[in-house]
Amino acid sequence: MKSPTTISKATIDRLPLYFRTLRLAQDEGLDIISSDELGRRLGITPEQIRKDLASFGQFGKKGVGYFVNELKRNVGGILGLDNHWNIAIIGIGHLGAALANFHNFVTLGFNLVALFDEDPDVIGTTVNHVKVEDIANLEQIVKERQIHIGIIAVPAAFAQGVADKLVSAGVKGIWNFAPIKMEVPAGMHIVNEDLSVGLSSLSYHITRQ
Amino acid sequence: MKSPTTISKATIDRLPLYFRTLRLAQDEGLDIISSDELGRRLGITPEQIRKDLASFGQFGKKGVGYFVNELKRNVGGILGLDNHWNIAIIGIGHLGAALANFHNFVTLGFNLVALFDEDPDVIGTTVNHVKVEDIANLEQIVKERQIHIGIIAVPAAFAQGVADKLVSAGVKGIWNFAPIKMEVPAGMHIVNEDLSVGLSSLSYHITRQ
DNA sequence: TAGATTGTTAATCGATTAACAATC
DNA sequence: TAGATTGTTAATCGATTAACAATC
Repeated sequence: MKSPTTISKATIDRLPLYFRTLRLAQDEGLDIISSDELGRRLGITPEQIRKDLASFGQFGKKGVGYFVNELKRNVGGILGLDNHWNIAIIGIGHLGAALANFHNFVTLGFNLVALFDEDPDVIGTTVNHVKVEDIANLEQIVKERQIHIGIIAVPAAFAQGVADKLVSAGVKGIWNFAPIKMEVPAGMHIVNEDLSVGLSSLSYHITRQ
Repeated sequence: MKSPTTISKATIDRLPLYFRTLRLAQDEGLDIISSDELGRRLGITPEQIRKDLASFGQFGKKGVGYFVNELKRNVGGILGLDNHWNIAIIGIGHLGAALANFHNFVTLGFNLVALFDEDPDVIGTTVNHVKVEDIANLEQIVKERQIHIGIIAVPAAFAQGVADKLVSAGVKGIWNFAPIKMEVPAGMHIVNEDLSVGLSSLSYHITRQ
């Protein structure tokens, strides 16, 4: 595998789509897939796909295509999915509970190992076979269970406080659903998932057609 | 307001962030804000912000900054939020129910006017004061209540079928949470919100630091 | 007037597309 | 061998950054 010098963010964001499509192709029993077919299934040009993949190495066979199993394993490896990161969700409201029930996490190789809330009525309940624990014990439990990724699903006003705790407990990354810009130390990885962006941009487009 | 010739997708996706920050500034009672301060709050360069805004018109005062109320109203208008689009959610599982409870929709000016599911146990229940109706009546109700945007929160296998019905019933846009590439007629606006992309790209980054 | 800050043009940087040689 | 398809280089396109004139 080529050492990734500088890969575009756009490329990285397409890799999960390739992974998803390869998994489906695998389920269909497909052995070989071309960049053309992959592109057709995703609405992405085949050139783009070949370029994206080529930045990490040579995974295909000229004149033939890509072996589905092999490419899926490789793309999964590039994304680091075989690390089977331990994840925790903080804030078990409607969204947090929905996230806890995503079986996509399992498919992608993540382990949901803890849920946290501050509401006494919620603490002690079980969501998707995982017990909700007191957020007061967040730092201790994150360390004990070696949680790598914290998923923030608390109201915006509490998000920074939760992020601070996660950082000091030593997580490697944060997936943030609170609509707020978080301050974290340089080097901490954070992905923001502000749902209002998608809906608003849809509004923009339908407004002017 | 300048007629938007060709605005970058990146610009459009930043507008909701500006809107959100302006709303917060308004709540703080701030009258005027500079591109510098706006940028500081969002982690975006002031030049970028000025460029983005300038593609739609001249909203600021040189030497002064932007009037918070006025700019917020303008950005909201650009995003088409004052159209108060009618929205419906299809698939009231964990995610659909969480979306139905988002009060951000209200803040952004959207009206949640219908919820649909196919499960008889779910039909007839109420989520956030809205009744869940039989998906069999989707097309009729979408027409009757003039629903502009359909939010798809059903399993991937059913998503295309739902999209087809939404299109034939005349929605203007689709916000899709199913991890699948949808086929829709040219001109139909569709925004995909595949949550596994964000988490996987986080995995990519923490894998190589 | 002096200081601050926008709006806009030019320069740079990055990402996509096109073309095609390599090769299965 | 002929046809198909990758991997890579070059060309184009688009987005960001830098610089600065305009002006409040």
